[in-house]
Amino acid sequence: MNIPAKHLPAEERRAVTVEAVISLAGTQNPSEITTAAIAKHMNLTQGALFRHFPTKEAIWEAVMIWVAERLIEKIDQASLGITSPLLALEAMFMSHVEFVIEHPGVPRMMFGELQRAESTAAKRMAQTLMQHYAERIRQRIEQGQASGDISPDIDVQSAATLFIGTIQGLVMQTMLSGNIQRMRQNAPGIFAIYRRGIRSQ
Amino acid sequence: MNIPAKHLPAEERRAVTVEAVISLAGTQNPSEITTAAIAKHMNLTQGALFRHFPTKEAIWEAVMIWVAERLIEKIDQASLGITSPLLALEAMFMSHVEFVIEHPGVPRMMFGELQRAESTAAKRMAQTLMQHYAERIRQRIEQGQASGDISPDIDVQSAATLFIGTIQGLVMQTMLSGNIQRMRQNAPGIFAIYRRGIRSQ
DNA sequence: TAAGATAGTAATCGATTACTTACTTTAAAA
DNA sequence: TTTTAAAGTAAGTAATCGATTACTATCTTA
Repeated sequence: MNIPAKHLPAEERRAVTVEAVISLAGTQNPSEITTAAIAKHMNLTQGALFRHFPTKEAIWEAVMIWVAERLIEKIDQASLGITSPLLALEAMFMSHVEFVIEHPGVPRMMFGELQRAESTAAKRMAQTLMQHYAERIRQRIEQGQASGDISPDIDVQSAATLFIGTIQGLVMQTMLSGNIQRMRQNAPGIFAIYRRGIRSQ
Repeated sequence: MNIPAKHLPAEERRAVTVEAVISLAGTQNPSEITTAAIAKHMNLTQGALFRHFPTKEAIWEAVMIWVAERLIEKIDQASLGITSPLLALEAMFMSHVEFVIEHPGVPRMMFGELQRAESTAAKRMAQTLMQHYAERIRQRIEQGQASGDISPDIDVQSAATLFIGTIQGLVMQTMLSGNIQRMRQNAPGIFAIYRRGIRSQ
Protein backbone atom coordinates (compact mmCIF):
# COMPACT_ATOMS: atom_id res chain seq x y z
CA MET A 1 0.00 0.00 0.00
CA ASN A 2 2.78 2.43 0.90
CA ILE A 3 5.72 3.19 -1.31
CA PRO A 4 8.39 0.85 0.03
CA ALA A 5 10.88 3.69 0.41
CA LYS A 6 14.14 2.77 2.05
CA HIS A 7 16.41 4.93 4.14
CA LEU A 8 13.90 7.34 5.51
CA PRO A 9 15.03 10.20 7.76
CA ALA A 10 14.61 9.35 11.43
CA GLU A 11 11.61 11.57 12.00
CA GLU A 12 9.74 10.19 8.99
CA ARG A 13 10.59 6.65 9.98
CA ARG A 14 9.14 7.23 13.43
CA ALA A 15 5.98 8.63 11.87
CA VAL A 16 5.66 5.63 9.56
CA THR A 17 6.15 3.34 12.54
CA VAL A 18 3.30 4.97 14.44
CA GLU A 19 1.03 4.65 11.41
CA ALA A 20 1.99 1.00 11.04
CA VAL A 21 1.01 0.26 14.63
CA ILE A 22 -2.33 2.05 14.26
CA SER A 23 -2.99 0.17 11.05
CA LEU A 24 -2.14 -3.19 12.61
CA ALA A 25 -4.29 -2.47 15.65
CA GLY A 26 -7.25 -2.20 13.30
CA THR A 27 -7.08 -5.86 12.41
CA GLN A 28 -5.51 -7.57 15.41
CA ASN A 29 -5.34 -7.48 19.18
CA PRO A 30 -2.99 -4.58 20.06
CA SER A 31 -1.37 -6.53 22.88
CA GLU A 32 -0.32 -9.17 20.37
CA ILE A 33 1.42 -6.77 18.00
CA THR A 34 5.10 -7.70 18.00
CA THR A 35 8.01 -5.56 16.89
CA ALA A 36 8.56 -8.11 14.11
CA ALA A 37 5.00 -7.59 12.88
CA ILE A 38 5.41 -3.82 12.95
CA ALA A 39 8.64 -4.04 10.98
CA LYS A 40 7.18 -6.45 8.43
CA HIS A 41 4.21 -4.15 7.86
CA MET A 42 6.57 -1.34 6.88
CA ASN A 43 9.04 -3.48 4.92
CA LEU A 44 11.80 -3.15 7.44
CA THR A 45 13.82 -5.55 9.53
CA GLN A 46 12.84 -5.93 13.16
CA GLY A 47 16.10 -4.66 14.57
CA ALA A 48 15.93 -1.42 12.60
CA LEU A 49 13.04 -0.23 14.75
CA PHE A 50 15.41 0.08 17.67
CA ARG A 51 17.47 2.64 15.76
CA HIS A 52 14.54 5.02 16.23
CA PHE A 53 12.94 3.89 19.47
CA PRO A 54 14.88 2.80 22.57
CA THR A 55 12.22 0.27 23.58
CA LYS A 56 8.91 -1.12 22.36
CA GLU A 57 7.25 0.83 25.13
CA ALA A 58 8.59 4.02 23.52
CA ILE A 59 6.79 3.08 20.31
CA TRP A 60 3.53 2.80 22.20
CA GLU A 61 4.13 6.13 23.86
CA ALA A 62 4.62 7.75 20.45
CA VAL A 63 1.40 6.12 19.24
CA MET A 64 -0.58 7.44 22.20
CA ILE A 65 0.81 10.94 21.66
CA TRP A 66 -0.29 10.72 18.03
CA VAL A 67 -3.78 9.62 19.07
CA ALA A 68 -4.10 12.31 21.75
CA GLU A 69 -3.12 15.10 19.37
CA ARG A 70 -5.33 13.96 16.51
CA LEU A 71 -8.45 13.17 18.52
CA ILE A 72 -8.46 16.35 20.60
CA GLU A 73 -7.73 18.38 17.45
CA LYS A 74 -10.60 16.63 15.64
CA ILE A 75 -13.28 17.20 18.27
CA ASP A 76 -12.09 20.77 18.80
CA GLN A 77 -12.38 21.45 15.08
CA ALA A 78 -15.79 19.81 14.91
CA SER A 79 -17.28 21.93 17.68
CA LEU A 80 -15.49 25.14 16.74
CA GLY A 81 -17.86 28.05 16.30
CA ILE A 82 -20.94 26.08 17.36
CA THR A 83 -22.65 28.08 20.06
CA SER A 84 -25.45 25.64 20.86
CA PRO A 85 -24.07 23.23 23.51
CA LEU A 86 -26.24 20.33 22.36
CA LEU A 87 -25.23 20.80 18.74
CA ALA A 88 -21.61 21.09 19.81
CA LEU A 89 -21.82 17.84 21.76
CA GLU A 90 -23.42 16.16 18.77
CA ALA A 91 -20.67 17.41 16.48
CA MET A 92 -18.01 16.15 18.89
CA PHE A 93 -19.77 12.81 19.10
CA MET A 94 -20.04 12.37 15.37
CA SER A 95 -16.47 13.46 14.70
CA HIS A 96 -15.26 11.02 17.35
CA VAL A 97 -17.23 8.25 15.65
CA GLU A 98 -15.67 9.20 12.31
CA PHE A 99 -12.24 9.12 13.92
CA VAL A 100 -12.85 5.61 15.23
CA ILE A 101 -14.13 4.42 11.87
CA GLU A 102 -10.97 5.83 10.28
CA HIS A 103 -8.78 4.24 12.95
CA PRO A 104 -10.61 1.26 14.43
CA GLY A 105 -7.53 0.18 16.33
CA VAL A 106 -7.47 3.31 18.46
CA PRO A 107 -10.17 2.45 21.03
CA ARG A 108 -8.65 -1.01 21.38
CA MET A 109 -5.26 0.47 22.15
CA MET A 110 -6.74 3.04 24.52
CA PHE A 111 -8.61 0.41 26.47
CA GLY A 112 -5.59 -1.87 26.45
CA GLU A 113 -3.31 0.82 27.80
CA LEU A 114 -5.73 2.00 30.47
CA GLN A 115 -6.07 -1.45 31.95
CA ARG A 116 -2.33 -1.96 32.41
CA ALA A 117 -1.28 -2.46 36.01
CA GLU A 118 2.02 -0.58 35.72
CA SER A 119 2.05 3.17 35.16
CA THR A 120 3.81 3.33 31.81
CA ALA A 121 4.36 6.51 29.83
CA ALA A 122 1.83 5.30 27.27
CA LYS A 123 -0.76 4.68 29.97
CA ARG A 124 -0.22 8.13 31.47
CA MET A 125 -0.66 9.64 28.03
CA ALA A 126 -3.93 7.74 27.59
CA GLN A 127 -5.10 8.96 30.99
CA THR A 128 -4.22 12.55 30.14
CA LEU A 129 -6.13 12.27 26.87
CA MET A 130 -9.20 10.99 28.65
CA GLN A 131 -9.02 13.81 31.20
CA HIS A 132 -8.71 16.46 28.52
CA TYR A 133 -11.56 14.86 26.61
CA ALA A 134 -13.83 14.66 29.65
CA GLU A 135 -13.00 18.27 30.54
CA ARG A 136 -14.22 19.45 27.14
CA ILE A 137 -17.47 17.51 27.54
CA ARG A 138 -18.00 18.90 31.04
CA GLN A 139 -17.50 22.46 29.79
CA ARG A 140 -20.18 22.06 27.15
CA ILE A 141 -22.60 20.46 29.59
CA GLU A 142 -22.14 23.26 32.12
CA GLN A 143 -22.55 25.77 29.32
CA GLY A 144 -25.76 24.01 28.37
CA GLN A 145 -27.05 24.14 31.91
CA ALA A 146 -26.28 27.86 32.05
CA SER A 147 -28.15 28.51 28.81
CA GLY A 148 -31.05 26.30 29.84
CA ASP A 149 -30.61 23.78 27.04
CA ILE A 150 -29.50 21.05 29.43
CA SER A 151 -31.43 20.12 32.54
CA PRO A 152 -29.96 21.50 35.79
CA ASP A 153 -30.80 18.18 37.46
CA ILE A 154 -28.14 16.38 35.44
CA ASP A 155 -24.94 15.48 37.26
CA VAL A 156 -22.16 16.87 35.07
CA GLN A 157 -19.62 14.14 35.83
CA SER A 158 -22.17 11.42 35.12
CA ALA A 159 -23.13 13.04 31.85
CA ALA A 160 -19.49 13.23 30.79
CA THR A 161 -18.89 9.59 31.75
CA LEU A 162 -21.96 8.50 29.84
CA PHE A 163 -20.86 10.48 26.79
CA ILE A 164 -17.67 8.43 26.67
CA GLY A 165 -19.71 5.31 27.40
CA THR A 166 -21.86 5.89 24.33
CA ILE A 167 -18.74 5.64 22.18
CA GLN A 168 -17.58 2.58 24.09
CA GLY A 169 -20.93 0.92 23.55
CA LEU A 170 -20.69 1.52 19.83
CA VAL A 171 -17.17 0.14 19.76
CA MET A 172 -18.23 -2.97 21.64
CA GLN A 173 -21.14 -3.51 19.28
CA THR A 174 -18.73 -3.18 16.37
CA MET A 175 -16.41 -5.79 17.84
CA LEU A 176 -19.38 -8.14 18.14
CA SER A 177 -20.67 -7.69 14.60
CA GLY A 178 -17.30 -7.13 12.96
CA ASN A 179 -18.93 -4.45 10.83
CA ILE A 180 -17.28 -1.09 11.38
CA GLN A 181 -19.55 0.79 9.01
CA ARG A 182 -22.57 -0.11 11.11
CA MET A 183 -21.11 2.23 13.69
CA ARG A 184 -21.88 5.21 11.48
CA GLN A 185 -25.44 4.00 10.92
CA ASN A 186 -26.15 3.43 14.62
CA ALA A 187 -24.41 6.53 15.93
CA PRO A 188 -27.32 8.96 15.41
CA GLY A 189 -29.78 6.68 17.20
CA ILE A 190 -27.44 6.31 20.15
CA PHE A 191 -26.79 10.03 20.43
CA ALA A 192 -30.52 10.77 20.15
CA ILE A 193 -31.14 8.82 23.36
CA TYR A 194 -28.25 10.54 25.09
CA ARG A 195 -29.56 13.95 24.04
CA ARG A 196 -33.02 13.12 25.36
CA GLY A 197 -31.32 12.10 28.58
CA ILE A 198 -29.61 15.40 29.28
CA ARG A 199 -31.68 18.14 27.64
CA SER A 200 -34.31 20.21 29.39
CA GLN A 201 -37.85 18.98 28.99
CA MET B 1 -6.79 -16.19 51.55
CA ASN B 2 -7.91 -19.69 50.52
CA ILE B 3 -7.17 -22.83 52.45
CA PRO B 4 -4.08 -24.19 50.71
CA ALA B 5 -5.67 -27.60 50.24
CA LYS B 6 -3.64 -30.04 48.23
CA HIS B 7 -4.86 -32.82 46.02
CA LEU B 8 -8.24 -31.47 45.11
CA PRO B 9 -10.63 -33.50 42.99
CA ALA B 10 -10.41 -32.53 39.33
CA GLU B 11 -13.70 -30.65 39.25
CA GLU B 12 -12.87 -28.60 42.32
CA ARG B 13 -9.41 -27.86 41.01
CA ARG B 14 -10.87 -26.54 37.79
CA ALA B 15 -13.25 -24.34 39.77
CA VAL B 16 -10.40 -22.99 41.89
CA THR B 17 -8.43 -22.28 38.73
CA VAL B 18 -11.25 -20.23 37.26
CA GLU B 19 -11.54 -18.24 40.48
CA ALA B 20 -7.79 -17.65 40.49
CA VAL B 21 -7.89 -16.21 36.98
CA ILE B 22 -10.81 -13.92 37.83
CA SER B 23 -9.03 -12.78 40.95
CA LEU B 24 -5.79 -12.07 39.08
CA ALA B 25 -7.64 -10.19 36.34
CA GLY B 26 -8.79 -7.77 39.01
CA THR B 27 -5.30 -6.49 39.61
CA GLN B 28 -3.45 -7.03 36.35
CA ASN B 29 -3.89 -6.96 32.60
CA PRO B 30 -5.69 -10.19 31.67
CA SER B 31 -3.57 -10.68 28.56
CA GLU B 32 -0.47 -10.73 30.75
CA ILE B 33 -1.71 -13.44 33.08
CA THR B 34 0.59 -16.43 32.63
CA THR B 35 -0.07 -20.03 33.59
CA ALA B 36 2.78 -19.69 36.09
CA ALA B 37 1.04 -16.74 37.75
CA ILE B 38 -2.25 -18.64 37.91
CA ALA B 39 -0.55 -21.64 39.51
CA LYS B 40 1.34 -19.50 42.02
CA HIS B 41 -1.88 -17.76 43.06
CA MET B 42 -3.39 -21.12 43.99
CA ASN B 43 -0.24 -22.63 45.53
CA LEU B 44 0.27 -25.09 42.75
CA THR B 45 3.05 -25.83 40.33
CA GLN B 46 2.59 -24.57 36.80
CA GLY B 47 2.62 -27.98 35.17
CA ALA B 48 -0.21 -29.26 37.38
CA LEU B 49 -2.66 -26.98 35.61
CA PHE B 50 -2.30 -29.08 32.50
CA ARG B 51 -3.65 -32.11 34.34
CA HIS B 52 -7.02 -30.34 34.32
CA PHE B 53 -6.95 -28.21 31.19
CA PRO B 54 -5.51 -29.34 27.86
CA THR B 55 -4.40 -25.79 26.93
CA LYS B 56 -4.34 -22.30 28.39
CA GLU B 57 -7.08 -21.41 25.94
CA ALA B 58 -9.27 -24.05 27.63
CA ILE B 59 -8.77 -22.23 30.94
CA TRP B 60 -10.01 -19.01 29.37
CA GLU B 61 -12.98 -20.81 27.91
CA ALA B 62 -13.88 -22.15 31.35
CA VAL B 63 -13.55 -18.63 32.77
CA MET B 64 -15.86 -17.17 30.14
CA ILE B 65 -18.43 -19.92 30.78
CA TRP B 66 -18.28 -19.08 34.49
CA VAL B 67 -18.79 -15.39 33.75
CA ALA B 68 -21.65 -16.01 31.32
CA GLU B 69 -23.53 -18.23 33.76
CA ARG B 70 -23.06 -15.95 36.76
CA LEU B 71 -23.82 -12.66 35.04
CA ILE B 72 -26.95 -13.83 33.23
CA GLU B 73 -28.14 -15.55 36.40
CA LYS B 74 -27.51 -12.38 38.39
CA ILE B 75 -29.42 -9.99 36.16
CA ASP B 76 -32.24 -12.51 35.74
CA GLN B 77 -32.55 -12.80 39.50
CA ALA B 78 -32.42 -9.04 39.93
CA SER B 79 -35.26 -8.37 37.52
CA LEU B 80 -37.33 -11.40 38.49
CA GLY B 81 -40.88 -10.47 39.39
CA ILE B 82 -40.47 -6.79 38.54
CA THR B 83 -43.29 -5.89 36.22
CA SER B 84 -42.29 -2.28 35.52
CA PRO B 85 -39.86 -2.33 32.58
CA LEU B 86 -37.98 0.75 33.75
CA LEU B 87 -37.58 -0.62 37.27
CA ALA B 88 -36.49 -3.95 35.83
CA LEU B 89 -33.84 -2.28 33.68
CA GLU B 90 -32.63 -0.33 36.70
CA ALA B 91 -32.40 -3.51 38.76
CA MET B 92 -30.46 -5.22 35.97
CA PHE B 93 -28.15 -2.23 35.71
CA MET B 94 -27.45 -2.06 39.42
CA SER B 95 -26.89 -5.80 39.76
CA HIS B 96 -24.49 -5.70 36.83
CA VAL B 97 -22.59 -2.88 38.54
CA GLU B 98 -22.43 -4.92 41.75
CA PHE B 99 -21.16 -7.88 39.75
CA VAL B 100 -18.37 -5.79 38.26
CA ILE B 101 -17.43 -4.37 41.67
CA GLU B 102 -17.26 -7.93 42.99
CA HIS B 103 -15.23 -9.07 39.99
CA PRO B 104 -13.43 -6.07 38.50
CA GLY B 105 -11.40 -8.28 36.21
CA VAL B 106 -14.45 -9.48 34.30
CA PRO B 107 -15.05 -6.50 31.99
CA ARG B 108 -11.34 -6.42 31.22
CA MET B 109 -11.40 -10.06 30.20
CA MET B 110 -14.58 -9.60 28.20
CA PHE B 111 -13.17 -6.71 26.26
CA GLY B 112 -9.87 -8.49 25.80
CA GLU B 113 -11.54 -11.58 24.41
CA LEU B 114 -13.89 -9.69 22.11
CA GLN B 115 -11.07 -7.85 20.42
CA ARG B 116 -9.14 -11.00 19.53
CA ALA B 117 -8.65 -11.50 15.82
CA GLU B 118 -8.99 -15.30 15.88
CA SER B 119 -12.33 -16.90 16.70
CA THR B 120 -11.40 -18.82 19.84
CA ALA B 121 -13.87 -20.75 21.96
CA ALA B 122 -13.49 -18.13 24.68
CA LYS B 123 -14.28 -15.35 22.25
CA ARG B 124 -17.35 -17.14 20.95
CA MET B 125 -18.51 -17.61 24.52
CA ALA B 126 -18.06 -13.89 25.17
CA GLN B 127 -20.01 -13.09 22.01
CA THR B 128 -22.81 -15.42 23.02
CA LEU B 129 -22.97 -13.82 26.45
CA MET B 130 -23.26 -10.36 24.93
CA GLN B 131 -26.01 -11.53 22.60
CA HIS B 132 -28.02 -13.09 25.42
CA TYR B 133 -27.49 -9.99 27.50
CA ALA B 134 -28.59 -7.64 24.73
CA GLU B 135 -31.62 -9.82 24.02
CA ARG B 136 -32.81 -9.44 27.62
CA ILE B 137 -32.41 -5.67 27.43
CA ARG B 138 -34.28 -5.52 24.14
CA GLN B 139 -37.16 -7.54 25.57
CA ARG B 140 -37.60 -5.12 28.46
CA ILE B 141 -37.41 -2.11 26.19
CA GLU B 142 -40.04 -3.51 23.84
CA GLN B 143 -42.16 -4.38 26.84
CA GLY B 144 -41.77 -0.79 28.01
CA GLN B 145 -42.83 0.56 24.66
CA ALA B 146 -45.90 -1.68 24.70
CA SER B 147 -46.88 -0.49 28.15
CA GLY B 148 -46.19 3.14 27.30
CA ASP B 149 -43.40 3.59 29.86
CA ILE B 150 -40.73 3.88 27.17
CA SER B 151 -41.03 6.24 24.22
CA PRO B 152 -42.04 4.55 20.95
CA ASP B 153 -39.57 6.84 19.16
CA ILE B 154 -36.62 5.03 20.72
CA ASP B 155 -34.70 2.62 18.49
CA VAL B 156 -34.59 -0.62 20.44
CA GLN B 157 -31.17 -1.73 19.22
CA SER B 158 -29.66 1.67 19.99
CA ALA B 159 -31.15 1.64 23.47
CA ALA B 160 -29.70 -1.82 24.12
CA THR B 161 -26.29 -0.79 22.84
CA LEU B 162 -26.35 2.32 25.00
CA PHE B 163 -27.34 0.28 28.04
CA ILE B 164 -24.17 -1.75 27.65
CA GLY B 165 -22.27 1.45 26.95
CA THR B 166 -23.33 2.91 30.28
CA ILE B 167 -21.60 0.04 32.04
CA GLN B 168 -18.57 0.40 29.79
CA GLY B 169 -18.34 4.10 30.58
CA LEU B 170 -18.39 3.36 34.29
CA VAL B 171 -15.69 0.73 33.88
CA MET B 172 -13.52 3.11 31.90
CA GLN B 173 -13.94 5.82 34.53
CA THR B 174 -12.94 3.28 37.17
CA MET B 175 -9.79 2.38 35.27
CA LEU B 176 -8.91 6.07 35.13
CA SER B 177 -9.44 6.79 38.81
CA GLY B 178 -8.37 3.40 40.11
CA ASN B 179 -11.23 3.60 42.59
CA ILE B 180 -13.67 0.74 42.10
CA GLN B 181 -16.03 1.85 44.84
CA ARG B 182 -16.68 5.10 43.04
CA MET B 183 -18.51 3.00 40.48
CA ARG B 184 -21.28 2.30 42.98
CA GLN B 185 -21.56 6.00 43.82
CA ASN B 186 -21.74 7.14 40.21
CA ALA B 187 -24.00 4.37 38.93
CA PRO B 188 -27.34 5.95 39.95
CA GLY B 189 -26.44 9.26 38.27
CA ILE B 190 -25.51 7.49 35.06
CA PHE B 191 -28.63 5.39 34.96
CA ALA B 192 -30.80 8.44 35.72
CA ILE B 193 -29.64 10.03 32.47
CA TYR B 194 -30.21 6.81 30.55
CA ARG B 195 -33.72 6.51 31.99
CA ARG B 196 -34.53 10.09 31.01
CA GLY B 197 -33.28 9.20 27.54
CA ILE B 198 -35.63 6.33 26.92
CA ARG B 199 -38.80 6.97 28.96
CA SER B 200 -41.94 8.59 27.69
CA GLN B 201 -42.23 12.30 28.39
C1' DT C 1 34.30 13.42 -4.79
C1' DA C 2 35.87 11.91 -0.45
C1' DA C 3 34.38 11.21 4.36
C1' DG C 4 31.60 11.19 8.14
C1' DA C 5 26.98 10.47 9.68
C1' DT C 6 22.78 8.15 9.32
C1' DA C 7 19.81 4.21 8.42
C1' DG C 8 19.23 -0.74 7.52
C1' DT C 9 20.51 -5.86 7.55
C1' DA C 10 21.06 -10.33 9.40
C1' DA C 11 22.26 -13.05 12.91
C1' DT C 12 22.03 -13.80 17.62
C1' DC C 13 21.27 -13.16 22.55
C1' DG C 14 18.92 -14.00 27.10
C1' DA C 15 14.48 -14.19 28.98
C1' DT C 16 9.91 -15.81 28.96
C1' DT C 17 6.13 -18.56 27.49
C1' DA C 18 2.92 -22.61 27.00
C1' DC C 19 3.32 -27.18 27.24
C1' DT C 20 5.55 -32.10 28.23
C1' DT C 21 7.52 -35.80 30.75
C1' DA C 22 9.36 -38.88 34.29
C1' DC C 23 8.72 -39.50 38.78
C1' DT C 24 6.37 -38.99 43.53
C1' DT C 25 2.60 -38.33 46.72
C1' DT C 26 -2.07 -38.76 48.08
C1' DA C 27 -6.57 -40.71 48.69
C1' DA C 28 -10.01 -43.94 48.11
C1' DA C 29 -11.50 -48.49 46.60
C1' DA C 30 -10.76 -53.55 46.93
C1' DT D 1 -3.99 -53.17 54.70
C1' DT D 2 -2.87 -53.31 49.96
C1' DT D 3 -3.57 -51.65 45.47
C1' DT D 4 -4.25 -48.33 42.04
C1' DA D 5 -5.66 -44.39 39.73
C1' DA D 6 -5.78 -39.61 40.30
C1' DA D 7 -3.24 -35.41 41.43
C1' DG D 8 1.07 -32.93 42.10
C1' DT D 9 6.18 -31.99 41.55
C1' DA D 10 10.25 -30.65 39.24
C1' DA D 11 12.85 -30.40 35.48
C1' DG D 12 12.77 -30.27 31.21
C1' DT D 13 11.31 -28.74 25.86
C1' DA D 14 10.69 -25.77 21.60
C1' DA D 15 9.06 -21.53 20.16
C1' DT D 16 8.76 -16.70 20.49
C1' DC D 17 9.75 -12.25 22.18
C1' DG D 18 12.32 -7.70 22.73
C1' DA D 19 16.73 -6.12 22.32
C1' DT D 20 21.81 -6.14 20.85
C1' DT D 21 25.62 -6.62 17.88
C1' DA D 22 28.81 -6.41 13.93
C1' DC D 23 28.60 -5.16 9.58
C1' DT D 24 26.78 -2.82 5.18
C1' DA D 25 24.37 0.53 2.30
C1' DT D 26 22.98 5.13 1.55
C1' DC D 27 22.67 9.97 2.09
C1' DT D 28 24.67 14.56 3.05
C1' DT D 29 28.01 17.97 2.92
C1' DA D 30 32.47 20.15 3.01
